[in-house]
Amino acid sequence: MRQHVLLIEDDATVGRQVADHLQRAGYAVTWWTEGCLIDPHTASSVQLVVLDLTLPGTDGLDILKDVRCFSEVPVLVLSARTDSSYKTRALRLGADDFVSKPFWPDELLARVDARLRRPLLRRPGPIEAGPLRIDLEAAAVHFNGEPVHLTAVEFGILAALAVRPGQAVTRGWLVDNHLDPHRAGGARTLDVHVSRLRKKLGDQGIIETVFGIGYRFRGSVTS
Amino acid sequence: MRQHVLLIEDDATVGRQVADHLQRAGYAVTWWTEGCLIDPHTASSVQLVVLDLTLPGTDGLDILKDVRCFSEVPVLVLSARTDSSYKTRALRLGADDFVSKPFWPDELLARVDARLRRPLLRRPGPIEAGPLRIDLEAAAVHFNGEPVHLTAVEFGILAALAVRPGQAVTRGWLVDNHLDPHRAGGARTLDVHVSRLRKKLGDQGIIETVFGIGYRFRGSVTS
DNA sequence: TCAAAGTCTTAAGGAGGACTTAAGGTGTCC
DNA sequence: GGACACCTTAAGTCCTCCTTAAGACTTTGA
Repeated sequence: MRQHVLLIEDDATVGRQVADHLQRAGYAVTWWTEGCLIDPHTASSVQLVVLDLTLPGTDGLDILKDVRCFSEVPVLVLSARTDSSYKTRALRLGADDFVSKPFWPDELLARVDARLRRPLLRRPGPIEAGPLRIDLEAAAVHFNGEPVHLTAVEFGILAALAVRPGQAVTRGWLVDNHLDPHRAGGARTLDVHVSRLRKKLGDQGIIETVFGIGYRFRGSVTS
Repeated sequence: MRQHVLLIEDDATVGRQVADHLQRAGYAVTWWTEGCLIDPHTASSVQLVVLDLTLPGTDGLDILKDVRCFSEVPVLVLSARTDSSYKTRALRLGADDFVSKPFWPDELLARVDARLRRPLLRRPGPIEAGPLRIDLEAAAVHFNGEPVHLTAVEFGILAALAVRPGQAVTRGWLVDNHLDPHRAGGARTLDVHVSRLRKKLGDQGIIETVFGIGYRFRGSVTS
């Protein structure tokens, strides 16, 4: 039976991205674009809730408080607010995890995976592949011990590839998930980002081209 | 009792390919070349629907939305559109799976199989046969642990043979399903691809010639 | 064994996908 | 408002790989 995640997120872009990511990872996803209280039936039919706290109208904390009256379903909280008072309130009210926006979709996925105890897509901790070390949480990359400065998009693309070592990731998916969705010429833009990424990483064939498909991260990943 | 799949696909080439694949795998296939709403009787008489979203005239999403009013039949959605907004909409409207075009016919088959035969959780894993490992999802092949670089067509042909170990696959079918349909001299082209494939795989008789018929994958497939 | 049909191999051509560089534009920080 | 960083676009070049062609080789059936 496929595990079911309820996503409550009003922002279309973020919601789309998260839903897509979870879906691809094999979860069934129900996406509510408005904040409203979770009924007991829904709560018992999903295995996890991803809840954005900064919803218009309903306060996310109210939803959280309410659902805790009758359900123990794990709730992973998203918030643009980074102040720890808000965070601790959420955790005290029964949230199981807290992710600040902006976040890497893969980081969220890793946390969902961890919470549901599935075989992890990646192990916790930095990813290491040869001279490369990628720390998803810190959004930092080191190459031969030296810190490498990557832009947000570059890091996102690299991370997306690195958490799926040996697997081809399509150009279309990368464009959808890591480039501006409101622009048109995404395919060429992706070329440029990959090109720069390779140059910064010494161009040792770490990112392979899969002709006609996309790219693949090469190198054995040792947690 | 043979399981019945309803295929809604306007593109003749793709439709033929998919229908053929499913039929060979033992499914009864009904193929609609036009998008129109699915009546309750039809919905209840098939075990799965493969629905192309990019139909002329009727919007595939409307068909999906409509059928969900009265039926829980699994719907596997095909689309040439790779933008995830469309995809997410489809999934929210009740699609059970989503495959982007272009796709490997065998991948589609694997997903249909997964949904109808195997009680989930087990995603189609890599095919292993002796020193050879073929990962359909990752579009990757390893030989004696070493990654082997195959082109898209080569990979498609190998996969088509490998998922039918010991079974002769006709040249005509391979040409129809894995070569450019707009070209003429397909038979000779197939020769070339098979030749290259053998060379890359060490030419250990993995791909046998069945004279006058086609080719056969040799080796016991585990997993 | 011989002829005919089928298959294998190598090399070359061309179409389309991918890479690189440079420049434009947008947003952010001070 | 100005400087800066960064994403995107454009354009030209490079390169991969599907296809075709041609000839050698293998199998089949008489």
